[in-house]
Parts: sequence; structure tokens; C-alpha cells
Amino acid sequence: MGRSPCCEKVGLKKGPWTPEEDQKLLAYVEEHGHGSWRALPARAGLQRCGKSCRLRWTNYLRPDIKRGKFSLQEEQTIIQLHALLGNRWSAIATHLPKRTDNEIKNYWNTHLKKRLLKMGIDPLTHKPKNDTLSLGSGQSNSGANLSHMAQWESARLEAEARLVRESKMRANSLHYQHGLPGTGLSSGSSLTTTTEPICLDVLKAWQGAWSKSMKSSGQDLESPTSTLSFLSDNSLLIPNSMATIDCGGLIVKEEGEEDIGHFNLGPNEMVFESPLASELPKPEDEDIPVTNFTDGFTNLLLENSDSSDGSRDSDGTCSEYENKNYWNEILNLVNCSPSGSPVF
DNA sequence: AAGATTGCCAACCGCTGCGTT
DNA sequence: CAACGCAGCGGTTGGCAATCT
Repeated sequence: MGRSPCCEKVGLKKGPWTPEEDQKLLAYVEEHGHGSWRALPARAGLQRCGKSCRLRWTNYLRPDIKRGKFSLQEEQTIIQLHALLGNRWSAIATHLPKRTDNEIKNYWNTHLKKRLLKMGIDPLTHKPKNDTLSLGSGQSNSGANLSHMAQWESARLEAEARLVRESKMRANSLHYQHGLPGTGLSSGSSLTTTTEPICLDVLKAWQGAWSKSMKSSGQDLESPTSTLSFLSDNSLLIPNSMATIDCGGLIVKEEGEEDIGHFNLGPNEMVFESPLASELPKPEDEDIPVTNFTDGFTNLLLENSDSSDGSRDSDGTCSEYENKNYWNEILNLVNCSPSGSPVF
């Protein structure tokens, strides 16, 4: 397709923005909205291409941007989401209010990636660079596990985006169900398409089902056998007899027992229906220990980062002990076997 | 003190996907 | 259904500041 490189027009300025240009852009957008970015520079009296204006606005001038140091919580979120989504910065940014994708990308590349590398972990795969220690063992699939989780979450995000698009088109005629903020899970256990970030809501649903199962069986949530597994039939097994989430039909059921419930991908929403709905823990129930593999994952990273300058081995490298602990912990939290990837 | 190196981040480039014609 | 225009995305670069030698 005939792409027209917008910035190559003669006379258009490039490079750093001056305060005067910022002021013009800010004033124009505040008064008129951006409308068509292509038409904006001429209307605002700027010698820039529309694309440049859009970037300046979205990455710098927008009033709802938070600048400065990333908090621990933000770091955790970035690492968790990167493990799930990879370099999908815009998707990650939607779950970090007031941060831009560009800022997150820069922060990842300049800080977090290096931190992982220092720990001997491949920032692309979130696997140890020396992956031989897990080969041949019964817990050899952590990378594949995360990859599966990523595929699953990725597919879910795509479905979510599609649903949002469709929902927007029907916005005038639809009655929305509103889920719990940030979770997508309503008290009636429906996963809804809201404009709120509903990151990891499926994971939370898993965690919910998992917690419920653990509770009912009286098992210790910290048990090293408390793991999740992808099964060869495209199901997700929540172990110790717990639940199976069929990734094709998204059926959640007790292994060999009654159904916990199932996800229905309707035209306007993703609904989790469950005969046990009233028993499923709500994410805000603080007394229910929702053990979270991503939290465990990230906390370990962050704990390691705290000592990244002082507690290395004498040769300055990350100790094998730390890496083993780190991965054993992850493998305790997540244990999936490779199988087909989920499809929405 | 000065040149070299490294780190950081704003901005750019080019590709992709979507909506419109 | 193809062509086109546009906005958004992720990768990369350029320039400045800080640090090192």
C-alpha cells in the first residue's frame, strides 16, 4: 500500500520540541481536541508532521501523564505483564495508569531488562540463560509454561479488544454489566467488557477457583504441589484434584467432579457462570489468600534486585543458588506441560 | 582538565491493521 | 475486493548528561 511518509515533507521541523511548540500544541488540543492529527499542525500553526504532534502529545504533553521514578508496584506490574505479554508495550501500558508505552518500553530496556540479565535470566523468555538445570527433570517446562500463559493471555486480550470494539458499536443499545473494578469478575461471576483495565482477570479467575478448591480441600496454598498444568487436551489443570479450565470451551470443572463453571464468550461480554458462584472468592476478599504465581515470580525478581549490587558471588555474577531458588519457586507455583495453545 | 565511554530518554522510522471509498 | 489514508505500535536512533579513564 502506498504509505506516505508524513515526516519527509519539506520544511517540516524535526528534533526536540521547543517550549513554544509545546504551548501551541497544548493550547490547540485543549481547545479543539486533536481531531485529525494530520490536519492538526497546520491548524495549530506548527511546522511539524501530524505524527510528530501525536507522539509529543501522547508521550509528553497529555495532562494525565505521570512522570518520574517508577514505583515498586509499577515495576512488579511491568515484569508480570512482560512475562505474560512480551514486548506489547501498549497492552502493558493500559494496565499502568498515567504511564505511556514509550516510557514503559524505555524503563524496561534501561532498567528491568538489565536487572534480569544480571540475574542470569533471559529477559525475552524469562528463563534462566543456562537452562540446563531443569532439563530432564519433571519440572522442565517453565519456559513453555509462561509461553502458554502468554499465548492464552494474548488470545484473551485479542478477544477482549474485539469485544470492546463490538461493544462500542452497540454502545447506544446495550446494557452493560459492570464487573468488579479491575477484575472483570462481578459478584455474580461474570467477566464483562468494561473500559477499565481488566488485566489478568482470567488469572484471577483461575486463582479464585484455585483458592476455592484449596480451601475446600483444606490444603496449604503454599504447598509445593500447588501447581497449574496445561493438559494435552488443551485444558488447564488446577492440581491436587482441583479444576480444569478447558481452553477451547473455557470450562472450569473439578477434576472428575462437578463443574466449577465455564466461561462463555458472548457477543458483548465474557461471562463466567458457575453453580458455585456464591462460594467463589471475590478478589477483594482480603482474608482469602489468593496465591498468585505472577506475584511470586515478580517478588522474587524484585527481592533479587534489592541485592543486585552487593550480594553477588565473588566473581560478581548472580549465584546459582539464587537462580535455583528463583526457578524452583516459580516451578512450584506454575507447572504446565506443553500442549496446544488456547483459542478463543 | 579533557577526551572517551556509558546511560538515559525523547523522538523518529517503518510496519501493521483498520476503516473508508 | 482492492486501493488508499490514517492512527497506532514496537524497534531504533540521536543527542544530551553523567561517569570513567
